[in-house]
Amino acid sequence: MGVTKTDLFTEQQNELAKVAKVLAHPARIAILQYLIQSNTCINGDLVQELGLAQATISQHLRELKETGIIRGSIEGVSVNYCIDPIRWSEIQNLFETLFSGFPKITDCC
Amino acid sequence: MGVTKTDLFTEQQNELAKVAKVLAHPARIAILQYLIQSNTCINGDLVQELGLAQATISQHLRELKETGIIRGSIEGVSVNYCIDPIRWSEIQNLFETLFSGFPKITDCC
DNA sequence: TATATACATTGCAATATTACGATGAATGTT
DNA sequence: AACATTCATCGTAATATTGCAATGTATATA
Repeated sequence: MGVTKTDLFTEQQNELAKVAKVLAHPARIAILQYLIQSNTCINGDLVQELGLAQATISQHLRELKETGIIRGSIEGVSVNYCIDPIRWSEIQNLFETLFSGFPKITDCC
Repeated sequence: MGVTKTDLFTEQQNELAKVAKVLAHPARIAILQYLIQSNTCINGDLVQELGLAQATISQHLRELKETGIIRGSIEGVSVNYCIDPIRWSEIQNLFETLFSGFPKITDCC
């Protein structure tokens, strides 16, 4: 099938999975890291930086935008993309909640 | 194509993306949460718990195992799966490094 | 107005993922 | 030995993802 049965899972599980899927590509990780480092940027920079075609990068940016991780504001001909701080810490919390659920000390098996 | 150009990115970026991909399915999130909660379990439980076919769950378990997040030890007829604490905190660190790179205070744009 | 620049969108080909029935392998039970 | 139970693997169908050329759109500049 290739289609996920989301109705079997909780909203939190589906949400976390969806966010993880957006992070599940090195180009999107690279874009985020570049945004973090430069604190603002435009698509043109990324084509130079990443070595992927402009269309491909635009598509990755759209996915990041759709999850709300980044926002783009038109600046004349180019677009300034930057990380949404609210959404960023929201997502950070999602992962932290998952990871901190497991007590580091225990070793079963 | 459908094939990721991993050679364009750093090893860290590819690794993080790969781990994120494993977390990018609600069934695998649910499996991990169930493992965290019960601290040990077998496949049979999960079929009841998740409502997916046994073959499907076995496949998800394999993906989790391949990334090293969980380990399975044969226990007679059944298999005890549990989270690998070392790998777990390794992955936790990967995400923490990504998230903490962004200073919460700044708001650009 | 004509042209250049910076993205976004569309359409397509190649590959990956999801789900499951059927079957196989291993262990336990009668 | 015959059967049941538990899980893994194989094969397959449906859908999703990745990447890019081509094209579209909007703004700026000559």
